[in-house]
Amino acid sequence: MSRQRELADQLGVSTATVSRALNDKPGVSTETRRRVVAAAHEMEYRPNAAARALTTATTRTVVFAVHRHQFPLGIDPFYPGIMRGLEETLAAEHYGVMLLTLSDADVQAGPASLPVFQEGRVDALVAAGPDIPPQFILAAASSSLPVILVDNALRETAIPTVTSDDSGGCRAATCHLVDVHGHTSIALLRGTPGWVSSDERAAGYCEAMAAAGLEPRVVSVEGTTIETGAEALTDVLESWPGVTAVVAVNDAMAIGAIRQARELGRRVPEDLAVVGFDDISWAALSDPPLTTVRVPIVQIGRRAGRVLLDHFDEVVTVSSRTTLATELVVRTSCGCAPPPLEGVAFDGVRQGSDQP
Amino acid sequence: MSRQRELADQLGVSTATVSRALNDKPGVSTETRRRVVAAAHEMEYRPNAAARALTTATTRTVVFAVHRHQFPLGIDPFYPGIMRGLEETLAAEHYGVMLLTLSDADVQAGPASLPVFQEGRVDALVAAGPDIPPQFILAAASSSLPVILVDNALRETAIPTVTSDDSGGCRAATCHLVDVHGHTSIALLRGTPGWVSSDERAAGYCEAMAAAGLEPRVVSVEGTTIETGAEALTDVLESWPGVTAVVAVNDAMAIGAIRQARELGRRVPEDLAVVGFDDISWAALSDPPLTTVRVPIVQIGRRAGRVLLDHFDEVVTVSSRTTLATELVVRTSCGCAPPPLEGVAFDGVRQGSDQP
DNA sequence: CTGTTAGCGCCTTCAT
DNA sequence: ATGAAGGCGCTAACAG
Repeated sequence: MSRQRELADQLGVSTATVSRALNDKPGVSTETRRRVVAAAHEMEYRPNAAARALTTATTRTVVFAVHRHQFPLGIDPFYPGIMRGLEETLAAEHYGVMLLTLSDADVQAGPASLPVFQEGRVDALVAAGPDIPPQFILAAASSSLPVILVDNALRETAIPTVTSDDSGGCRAATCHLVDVHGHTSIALLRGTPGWVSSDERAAGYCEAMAAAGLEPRVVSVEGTTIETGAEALTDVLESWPGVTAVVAVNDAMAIGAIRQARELGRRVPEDLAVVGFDDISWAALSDPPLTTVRVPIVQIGRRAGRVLLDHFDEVVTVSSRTTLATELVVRTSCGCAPPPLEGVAFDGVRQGSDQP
Repeated sequence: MSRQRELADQLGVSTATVSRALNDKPGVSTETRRRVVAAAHEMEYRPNAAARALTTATTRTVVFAVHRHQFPLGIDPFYPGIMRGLEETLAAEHYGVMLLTLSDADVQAGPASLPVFQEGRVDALVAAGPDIPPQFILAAASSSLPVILVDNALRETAIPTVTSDDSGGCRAATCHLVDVHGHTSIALLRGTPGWVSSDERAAGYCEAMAAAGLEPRVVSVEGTTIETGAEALTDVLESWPGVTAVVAVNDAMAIGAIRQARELGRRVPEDLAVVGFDDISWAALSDPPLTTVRVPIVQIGRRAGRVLLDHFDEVVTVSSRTTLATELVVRTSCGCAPPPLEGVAFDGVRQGSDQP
């Protein structure tokens, strides 16, 4: 690993010139710059990260923070997927991504209590998920650390945000039930209120219902799991026996609802149409294959990376809120007919195929 | 953020003394040390990571590398789980974990081509998964970068390794089929040969069969997905109609096998017993609930973290190969009766429960 | 036991 | 357009 000094000696110039040339700073003749760049390439010169960080107070490292309860667990690697997208785009510019899983105690204590911030190891914070409290985020933001939110948002702040079109997706799903299948008695199974994506999805459902001149019926439960999906479905059926379709705010709840519906003697989709949200790997594999709304997981991460890169490039941005399109994936749980051939594509299996 | 200089001035000592006191180096009186530590705590002093890295040529950062195709995708967050365990234990000692997803091109070009290594940003490499080629690993190891392997191993090297007891787990699964259910015609559905965990699992199966005086029958297919599981099952049934039980090297294949068995008119477990491996989230939810072998995912990461920490503490180790215990999780796809009450515990759902 | 000195490798004024 | 010099914050060698 050659040093800047060696490069300079080799070329008979000063290290200052080398530095300027390599960092695209003014004050170097075109010819000199060319020679330096060529020699750097030739000698495989790479700037030492620590030295650069010390002088520039810039680490070229970003931290991806997520609540520990959310990170790798469960039915689908949602946050890992975002992290991968982030890493992909950042790595291309020689930025690194560190993982930070937050315990409840960490979240309470705030960012100032975490070594990674205290020691100045990162240039920015990507906070993922709705369960990192505003207090934590605001504390980080006000400490002059660039912050960007993914799968979360904070009203009344200028914190950049990348989310997916939750309301649009849920609107599309609801409309599909109304327009294609003619349902008029459609309930929403929602989980924990207050989580941005959950709220948005609920809003989309309500909009679609209103547009169709139908009365919305929302059942809230605590949590968005298979169990709570089953629980919510039981509630709906009890309070509204005439219901013919349900929209769940995520696939886990949808799957729970389907199981419970059958348990209670309803066929899906014949007696009850069900649609989910997220398009987790199992959606295609469930019985019946789940109609759901696909969230562009990896793309959320990529976009967050781009926003950060722009920020580091000092592209001045007044505000930045990105909403990525979701897509209705029609399978059969809504009542649509299965595709003619080949059946389900078993994609997204571990050690299996790639993702776009 | 106060600096070492301020601390020293405050106490009327030199920065050298502060450094020594805070780093537990000899040459400081107990009393002075106490005062320094107290003042550091008081003034919330935190050493600057870049400065320390520059002087010590040590970053307190570890990189977790995994093939991009493997990272977040698919049915179960296996590698993200390992990464989380790693982060947990490393973060406790103020070490950071960076994610590095390797493209095919990266893997070809080798570690020397990656900025993260060239720029000296990390102290060690955790290489995860069997699809990082030996060439890559050996190149990294021979460049004086500490390397540790998880879910992989290299024969004939002294590279530290953390794996799970794949052979033992598969032996236990096979024995269960023999001893509890009395099967004598048991086939193994295996995927890509050459992958360590796959090979080990196959070995465990063969051992168990040999011990029972039965003849092993192994069907290999390319890949370990639901589709290849189905494919493998078709092969088995064709070549060996008398088969009464199959062991799959992972849960995805097991699930594919179950689907295919039904497709071909066999009931599971009545006509064909099936057991899987990994205990992914969906194992408990599949129909019938899958008997499988649980791999301690997060613990693998934690253990890898411990090994690294020991290494950084200069605990001299001649060799280090850790095998974590696996556990047979008996559900019903093997022919065992379902538990009396409550049915399946729907654990491990996204946004759901935690993991031990 | 403690202080002084000298870098680690790079970027950045300030001269030239 | 280029070079010399200084310093980022910390640790390590050498004196006292």
